[in-house]
Amino acid sequence: MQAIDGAVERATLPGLRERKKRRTRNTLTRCALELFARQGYDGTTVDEIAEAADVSQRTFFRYFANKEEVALALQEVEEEVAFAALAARPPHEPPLTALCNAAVASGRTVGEAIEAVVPLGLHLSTQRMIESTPQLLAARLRRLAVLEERFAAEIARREGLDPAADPRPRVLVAACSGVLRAASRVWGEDEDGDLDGLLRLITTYLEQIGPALAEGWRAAPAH
Amino acid sequence: MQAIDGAVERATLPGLRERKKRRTRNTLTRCALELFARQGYDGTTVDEIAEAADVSQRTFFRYFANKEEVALALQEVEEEVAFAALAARPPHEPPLTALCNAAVASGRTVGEAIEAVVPLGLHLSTQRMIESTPQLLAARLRRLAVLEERFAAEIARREGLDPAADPRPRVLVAACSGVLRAASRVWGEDEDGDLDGLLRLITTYLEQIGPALAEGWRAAPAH
DNA sequence: GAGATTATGGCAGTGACTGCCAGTTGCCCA
DNA sequence: TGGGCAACTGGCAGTCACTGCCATAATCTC
Repeated sequence: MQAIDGAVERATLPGLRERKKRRTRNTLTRCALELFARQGYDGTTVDEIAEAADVSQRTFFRYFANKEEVALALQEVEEEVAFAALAARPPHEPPLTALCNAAVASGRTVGEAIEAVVPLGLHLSTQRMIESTPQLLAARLRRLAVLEERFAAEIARREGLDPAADPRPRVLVAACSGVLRAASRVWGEDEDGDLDGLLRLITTYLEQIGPALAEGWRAAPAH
Repeated sequence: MQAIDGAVERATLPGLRERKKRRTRNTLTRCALELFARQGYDGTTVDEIAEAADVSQRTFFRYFANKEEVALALQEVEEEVAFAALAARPPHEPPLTALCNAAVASGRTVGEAIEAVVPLGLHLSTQRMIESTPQLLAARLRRLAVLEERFAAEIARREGLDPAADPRPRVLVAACSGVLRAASRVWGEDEDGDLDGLLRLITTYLEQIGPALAEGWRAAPAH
């Protein structure tokens, strides 16, 4: 019996309990993001989310430590995809090259992981909401800081360095992440949904790191 | 009478009301930081802070929008000092140079501005608390993001650039601020109070930005 | 010194979040 | 296949951050 079921479903390794939990979590996420989009983050109570997902408030807090966390649930997915993309770069690539390629690669694959939970349009409006809600922006920046450390550690590992002694991995990651954030914020302001546009913007921004450190900007304009 | 008082006190331009407000605010800050240091951030309620400062809880929230804000009150002072230091750099200095010099200069002057409110030792322990309390770290990172934008705008102004069109100011500031944060975190972990040590660490870290972007780390070690 | 401003205190109310206990459900093994 | 075990859930009471409202008291202005 189990063998047959396992053949039909993809990776039914986790039991019923596990699947149910994942389903509840996704339902909570979807309900929360829809409510946030419709009536704002502060205008939505946890009770409403729980009711929409047909669970008790107490259960909501067993899935998410706080209200912020459900708003950032998909950002966590993005982070994992991005880190996996870096880990997958061949070891011979220099650090900066590996980071750039990982950024482009994860930008192309992250879509379907998101779509498994909510439509992409809803995710985009959530990102705008995060950027404009102080509490959420703060929580997001902290997550990114943690992610940066993971990236720096991975870079150090690739290059065989001691991450505590050599500041270059952190320095490089800090510079790149700052650039990525600047690019994605500029992109998120006006355009809507043009993924290739974002990737192009990121690439041109990354190319500006070198010139930005040089002296005499006025003599040698950006482009 | 007022003329005599004014001669004794430095800049008594603001009236009694204004001075009283500043004093209440400083008292609240000092009481809060002392309580935080003694019993932790989460272990301290707003009521306790208000009682220690001898005001009502309602009044506390008229001085600080939330509990985080009082914990970060001195960080705000630091931010203003740092920005003023950049604004004071002569216009002929190239951007990166101006940023480095501003960092060093503000590091040397920020001490007394802090001492006017709480002893430096208390401020140091507060910084460690911020770094280790997720909620506070998040709020701090958001403040820094706002500050970065101000820095980028100022750099763009100095160089006569359109900050919306040219990404270099943001890129440069993002890189430097990432480096500063990494340096001050490393410094805050072990040492205690050696300000010159911090300034030296920051300088060496800033010098690593160039090498970090280069290829072939393994061939050309950090130092 | 009277009247306009502004700061303060107290209070009731909302909403996020937690600990606790009881009831239910999926899991595993004899 | 049934029964014991562990994990999941609901409900409730309680704490704490934070807000709106109104009355009172302190400054300021003329």
